Amino acid sequence: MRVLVVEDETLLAEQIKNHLMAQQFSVDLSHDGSDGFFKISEYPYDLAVVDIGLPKLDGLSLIRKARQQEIKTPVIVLTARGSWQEKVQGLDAGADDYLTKPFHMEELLARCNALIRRAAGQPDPTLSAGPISLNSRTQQVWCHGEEVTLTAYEYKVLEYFMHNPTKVISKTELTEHIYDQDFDLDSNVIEVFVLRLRKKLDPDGDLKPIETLRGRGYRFNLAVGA
Amino acid sequence: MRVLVVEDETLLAEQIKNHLMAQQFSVDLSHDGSDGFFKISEYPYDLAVVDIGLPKLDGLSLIRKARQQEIKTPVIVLTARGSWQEKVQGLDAGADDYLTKPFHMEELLARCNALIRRAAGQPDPTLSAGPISLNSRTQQVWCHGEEVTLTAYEYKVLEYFMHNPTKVISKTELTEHIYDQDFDLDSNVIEVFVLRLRKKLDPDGDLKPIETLRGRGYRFNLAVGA
DNA sequence: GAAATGCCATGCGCGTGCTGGTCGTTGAAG
DNA sequence: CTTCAACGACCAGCACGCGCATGGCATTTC
Repeated sequence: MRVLVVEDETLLAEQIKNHLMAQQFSVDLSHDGSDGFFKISEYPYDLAVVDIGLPKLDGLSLIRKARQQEIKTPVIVLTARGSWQEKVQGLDAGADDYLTKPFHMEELLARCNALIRRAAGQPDPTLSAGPISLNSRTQQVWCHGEEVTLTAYEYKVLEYFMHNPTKVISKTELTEHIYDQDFDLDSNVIEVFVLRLRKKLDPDGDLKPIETLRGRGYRFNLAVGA
Repeated sequence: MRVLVVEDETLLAEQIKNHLMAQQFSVDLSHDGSDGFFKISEYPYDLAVVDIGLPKLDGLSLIRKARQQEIKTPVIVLTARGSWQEKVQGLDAGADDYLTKPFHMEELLARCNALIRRAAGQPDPTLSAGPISLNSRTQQVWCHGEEVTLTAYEYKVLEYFMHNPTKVISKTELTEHIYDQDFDLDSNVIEVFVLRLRKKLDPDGDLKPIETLRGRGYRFNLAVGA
């Protein structure tokens, strides 16, 4: 799956790129509208993420021009918060979905996946790993057949772990994934959530699904299947 | 399933066509009203999507003429944003549903499927979940056998819940499906409607059909059957 | 004009996420 | 092998924000 990201704020662009790549997408970046338009007409991307406020050629015009050329790549536009005109204009221009800034990375990933799924079939939303299973549609989690109630953040952390089994995940990576752009890096929140997760999922302490790697991060060690 | 799309903006028409075809529909396009009328009287389509603003013969007249000739093909009309009267006129003329532009493709697909399902001979389109049952044709709702009168928006919310049982539904998602396009994201309307629904459906508070998931949204937890 | 409906503003209570702290463990240096 | 520093586990209290609840206003409907 190949994704084009057209965003002039390089910091945000890099962040988006990293997260999409973590989900096994190949990502191309473009920092202004005319370059973005060139790229989107050049290659049949599976998806494009386009900011509205862009130098040289604004996002709306980019999309309009692309649609005029019968480029059917699904597009998500990023709009400023509160101005609903932008969303409407975006959809009018031919975008498939929108997201208002600032957004949670998670939200962007969810919408990307939704759009890509729309083109293909629908996968089974339940993951299981050992005695733990997770349904991303209902956001329910079971352990040994019993439902475990997690809070919003606990759930996010677990979902990220189960989507990246056996991978070493730094606390920074988790933080960036879970929070929107402005977050505090020197805090032990992640440790607390991991602690609570371990307690809820493995109260006896004999399963040890989440391993600690000192100075590096965590690793979810159970084999995950559909 | 064969669908006729009557839309003069070729870009939009192509987009609709692509999405419908992705859902295994056969799609015919028509770019003006008189051609559309010719086609709809010629072949027994399972569904027609008709723009109101059309050259040669406008959408309303198209539908009226078709209905006069006892053509019963279900019709969804596409109206311009904000022009309030158009919806009413459309339904008056004999359309079965409407959608204001611009819209999410998903929404159009959902409504197409709903209309086709309805026409496909569900003589009694009622959903039931526990003691709650809902008739989507008459828009009546019963609880414990007694009819409950809901307002328009209360009904929409309940219907969406019952069409997506056990799924976590964020307030944003609800808002997007319930309002046409012009909505305010920072408002507590959804909370108010959910509150009223709960009061009407479950005054004693022992059923708890709608669960709150803090920071995530709501979940309708009753098993829904036909 | 009265009743109903949708929407907004406000206050309140509680759960959740975050903080600061101590204790335990690990690994590297002497 | 011992010592020590650094990192993470764990705890518990706090406070902020979310969602609930209510009353009131505006607009629509009969």
